[in-house]
Amino acid sequence: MSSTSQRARSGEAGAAADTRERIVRSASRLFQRQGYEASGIKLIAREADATLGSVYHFFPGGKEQLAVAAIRHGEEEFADMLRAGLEGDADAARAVEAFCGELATALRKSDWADGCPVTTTALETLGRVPAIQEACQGALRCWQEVIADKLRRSGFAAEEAGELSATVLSTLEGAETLSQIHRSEQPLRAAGRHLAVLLGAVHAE
Amino acid sequence: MSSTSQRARSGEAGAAADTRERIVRSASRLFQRQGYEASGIKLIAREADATLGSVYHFFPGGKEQLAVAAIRHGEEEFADMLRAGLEGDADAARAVEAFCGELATALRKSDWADGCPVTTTALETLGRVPAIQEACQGALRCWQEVIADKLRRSGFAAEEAGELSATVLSTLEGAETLSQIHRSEQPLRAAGRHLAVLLGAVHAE
DNA sequence: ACGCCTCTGGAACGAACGCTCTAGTCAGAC
DNA sequence: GTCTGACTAGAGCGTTCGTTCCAGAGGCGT
Repeated sequence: MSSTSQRARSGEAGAAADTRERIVRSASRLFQRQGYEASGIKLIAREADATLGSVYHFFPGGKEQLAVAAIRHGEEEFADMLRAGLEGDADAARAVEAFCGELATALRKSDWADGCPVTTTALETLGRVPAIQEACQGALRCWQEVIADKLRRSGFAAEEAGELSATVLSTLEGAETLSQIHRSEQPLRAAGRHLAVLLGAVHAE
Repeated sequence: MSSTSQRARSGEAGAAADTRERIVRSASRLFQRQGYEASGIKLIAREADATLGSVYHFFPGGKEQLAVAAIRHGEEEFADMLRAGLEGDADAARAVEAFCGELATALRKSDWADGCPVTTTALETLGRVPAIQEACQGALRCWQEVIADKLRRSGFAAEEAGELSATVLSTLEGAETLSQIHRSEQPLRAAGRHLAVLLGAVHAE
């Protein structure tokens, strides 16, 4: 993962690697908040306290390569949040509902700005930038697998868990978008309740 | 260009209105496919067989005003599709599932390009262009009301229909996005099946 | 016939875009 | 010391952006 050997120094903790990560984090946050096209590389660099030279040093592939890195960063960040959130309750239905509540609270706290870290970029570049689309596919697959794993450990059959996890993720994504646009926790809260009902109904079969 | 004399030939009353509508349709389709920021006004005009002068004549408020008109156009278009699709079956659960199938087929036929006509633009401009955000809120509210109406006519209590319609729309939006990114009908098909289960479970209570 | 008004066509503007380029700084290897 | 390679800094490239502006074209009331 680390690029070279110059981070062996521990005192200042790899200034270069640190710059790279600041750039990725800045890009990820800007893409999440206002999308790919509206986030200029110069702005990304400024927000990361870096310069254009640094950006193109670490990402010679330009904005596209930076976007792929940013998507992957968002993938891991949200996967961690998802795993942690679903651990709270042994019952999958209650865990999913609780996670919707967490998502709603976090979204409101960011003034409805920090939604899904990949959806906006994914929709903007669909069918036009294959590398970005593949990164987004990977992120969604990762999150879906986290959900499917929780469902399986909660007693769902493997095949059923695979299909249900797709719908759970779809509903989470859609409800998050609706909550952002309406500036209201209601869509996410309703989604949580109804996903719990759905999981309960399927489980009872 | 033969466009100089086409008006004299047709002699129809709405020649100007026709240009305006071509511009709106072109804008709506481009915003739907590649978002607000990536769709330049010059490209919109070209695709509509219009000129910059025409665009700024009909939309002196510039790109923002054009976007609002495009969103409203998409709102009506999708509302019609939703109403027609839900009419197919008296039972709301089966109607919703069938509509998911229609959506999936249409999406595949467009090579996964023609998704929700407002989501991309909405996410890109969230919190930065109030007029566009309000138009998007209006579109979502309209579609949700179409769904809620179907649920009420299908025997759901008014309050329940209001909440359920939010989740149905969330799931539709999210599943459409997932289908586009994965280039697969599967997320939409699964969403349809599970929404039918959910509506059945709530109805049985 | 005339002027009036709506609508069209496109040149031009400043700003911002992604990106390239070169000069410079700095740490460690020799 | 000198060299080397990784990293920083930012001026500047060509292009495209949204927008403005104005000179016409066409239909219409008079």
